[in-house]
Amino acid sequence: MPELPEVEVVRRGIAEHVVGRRIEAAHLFGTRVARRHPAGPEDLAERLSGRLVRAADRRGKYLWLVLEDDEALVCHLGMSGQLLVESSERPPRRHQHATFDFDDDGPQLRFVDQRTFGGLALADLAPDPHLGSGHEYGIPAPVAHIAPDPLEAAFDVEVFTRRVRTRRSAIKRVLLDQTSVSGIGNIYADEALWRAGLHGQRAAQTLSRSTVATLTAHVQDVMRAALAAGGTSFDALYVNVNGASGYFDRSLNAYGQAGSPCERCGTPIRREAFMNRSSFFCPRCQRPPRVRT
DNA sequence: CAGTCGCCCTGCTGGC
DNA sequence: TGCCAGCAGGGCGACT
Repeated sequence: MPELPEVEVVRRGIAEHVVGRRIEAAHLFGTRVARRHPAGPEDLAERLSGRLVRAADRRGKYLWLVLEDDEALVCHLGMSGQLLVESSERPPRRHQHATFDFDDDGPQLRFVDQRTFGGLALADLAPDPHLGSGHEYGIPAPVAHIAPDPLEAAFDVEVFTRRVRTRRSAIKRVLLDQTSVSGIGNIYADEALWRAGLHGQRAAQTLSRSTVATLTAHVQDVMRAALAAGGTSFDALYVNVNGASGYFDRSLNAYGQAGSPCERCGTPIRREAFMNRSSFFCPRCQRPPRVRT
C-alpha cells in the first residue's frame, strides 16, 4: 500500500531512469487505467507520444511526470500500483495496464496494478499557490485540491494545527483527509498515533496545540524513517521502480501487529474496526476517549 | 459547507 | 479438497 514514502521512492526511481527521455509511444490496455482522463485512453496515448519527460514531481501520494507545454502525466498508484523500468523484451507483467517506449534504446516504463485503484491522466500544470513550495513546474489540476504533505517545504504546521483544532471528527480521520494534510494512509496514521500515544478516535478539536505539534513531528519522523529504509512492503505488491521491495515493515510498531506486545509497555496491540478499515493501537499507551468520536 | 458513507477492484486467507 | 465470505483500502461521488 504505497503511502508518501513509497511514492517518493518511486519518484526518485523515475527521476533517475525516465527524466530526460522522450516518449516515442504509449500503450494503454483497457479503459479503467485512464478513467480519470476524460478524453479516454486512446486520446491519452496519442497525446503522450513524442513528449519529453522534464522532471518527476510529487505531492502526497500523487506522482506526476512533468512534460513540455505545462502539462503533466499524473499517476496515482492506488493500493497496488507499480511503475517498473524494464526491457520491452521481457514478457508483459500480469495486470500491466500501460507501457511507455522511449526514442532511445533504453528500457520501457510499465504501469502495473493488480487491484486497479490506480490510474493515469494528462493534466495542465498551474502555479502552486503555496509560497516557496519547491514545485517549480507547478501543480497538476487534479492535485490542486489536496494539502501539502508533511515532508515538503510548503507544509505549514501552524495552518495544519488550526485546521485540526476546528475539526469535529476523530484525529485519525483528519490525518487521513488529504485536504488537511496529504500523503498519510492507514499505516502511517496508526504508526504516528502510536508514537504520539494518542488514540485515533480522540476528537481533533480537543487536542492542544502542543499535542498537534508532537503528533505532526511523529508523522514526519516515521515517514523519514520509512523513506530511509526504502519504503514499506507487505505482500510484494509494492515494488519500487527497479522491482526491489522495501523492508520498513519490519519496523512497524502498531499497524498489523494485533496480539504482539507493545514495544513500549508490553500490552498486546489491539485491532479495531474504524471507518470501514482496521486501526491498530496499544490500549495502554493510547487510551481511548470516554466518548468515541 | 462540513461530515459521512458506499463503491470501485482483485487476490489471498480462513472457516466450514 | 473446494467453496465462498471476508478483508485489504485511496479517492471520489453522493448523500445528509
